[in-house]
Amino acid sequence: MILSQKLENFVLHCGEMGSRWGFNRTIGQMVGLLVISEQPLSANEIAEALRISRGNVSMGIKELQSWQLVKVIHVPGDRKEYYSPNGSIWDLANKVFEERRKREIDPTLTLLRDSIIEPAQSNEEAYAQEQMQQIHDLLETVTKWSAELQRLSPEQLQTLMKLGSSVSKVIDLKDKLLKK
Amino acid sequence: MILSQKLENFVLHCGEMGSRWGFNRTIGQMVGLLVISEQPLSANEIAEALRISRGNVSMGIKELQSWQLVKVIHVPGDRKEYYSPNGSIWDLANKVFEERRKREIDPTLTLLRDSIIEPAQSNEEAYAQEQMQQIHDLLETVTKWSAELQRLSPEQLQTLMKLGSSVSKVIDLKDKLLKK
DNA sequence: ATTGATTTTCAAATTATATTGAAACTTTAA
DNA sequence: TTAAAGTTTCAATATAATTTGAAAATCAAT
Repeated sequence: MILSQKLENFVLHCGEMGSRWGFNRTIGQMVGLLVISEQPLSANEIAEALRISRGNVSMGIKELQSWQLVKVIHVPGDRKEYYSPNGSIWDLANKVFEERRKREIDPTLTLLRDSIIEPAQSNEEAYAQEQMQQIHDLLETVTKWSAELQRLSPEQLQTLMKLGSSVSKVIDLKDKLLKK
Repeated sequence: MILSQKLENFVLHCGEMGSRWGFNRTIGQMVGLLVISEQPLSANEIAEALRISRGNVSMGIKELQSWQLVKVIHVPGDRKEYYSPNGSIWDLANKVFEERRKREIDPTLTLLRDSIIEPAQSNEEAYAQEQMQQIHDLLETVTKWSAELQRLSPEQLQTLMKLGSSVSKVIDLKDKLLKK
């Protein structure tokens, strides 16, 4: 398993980006590699292609499974396990978002709610609570909104995004219609 | 400068989250601290509140300035510099998004375009390029869309987000109107 | 220009994170 | 049941990121 220059570049880039998306370099590379491989890959093939240890691959796969980003494939008559991305590019992106929401946004919302609910002990705290309320509202709006978007069919989503700046026109339109 | 338990909790939490948002723990804490402080803080106050070295604060401030997240305030008759968040919570969130787009999405789009444009050298590469095209399209759609949203007035944005589930109704509406 | 207050820099030390590889474990075919 | 093929685990190691603090640089008032 040896990658052409072009493919290697892509995989390395995924490594760099991987850390931004919530996992480490190696795991980013693994996702990149799996995504551009038409055939499912065995752990050994992954280790060879990325020049990392077998144990590292095993841990990476485990992590990716916890994110639901890979699926295991069994080939009849072959004892090895093969791995593939779990869904389309869109599915994968969605899963990453969803998982990050669970790991990052939700705990933050909980902390903010807990902090805001109990009365301020000082002017300092009162101001802090106002700010926390702002953050809370922002996070909640964004969360709800993204949940709504996920509920739309891909076609509806396409339509909506293609509306682009004319979204504002539609909003105005809606206002007028509702007033009647 | 000593924080109450509640405020300290919040600041520590910002530290945990900080790394998810593109900077390190200390810098996350600094943002948290500045956001809940009504008054601008001096570097020494920050160092004391977070129990970190003066040098660390200096580097953190520099980093936050490169993200445009803090502004410097000069108090007449005082030689120290004081720091405050650069805008509302909403402004800050926007700046983080914008900056991450520049640092992460844009370079990825460039790499993908470069890879896709030159002809595939093998079947392997052909498949990889199809996948890269998918990623490219997704990133581009999301980027354009978020640029559109940023162009809307805060009120329009509010309206749009509050539409919630009725977004799909608006889309349907638009379809019908266009057909006429 | 000098001084003292303040900020910045950066090499060294510390801390945190990722990786290896050998041993333990699991699985399956004979 | 055994043994070979495969996978996982985790202590030790290697690598990377963060933090400190003392020295250098900057700044502003005299």
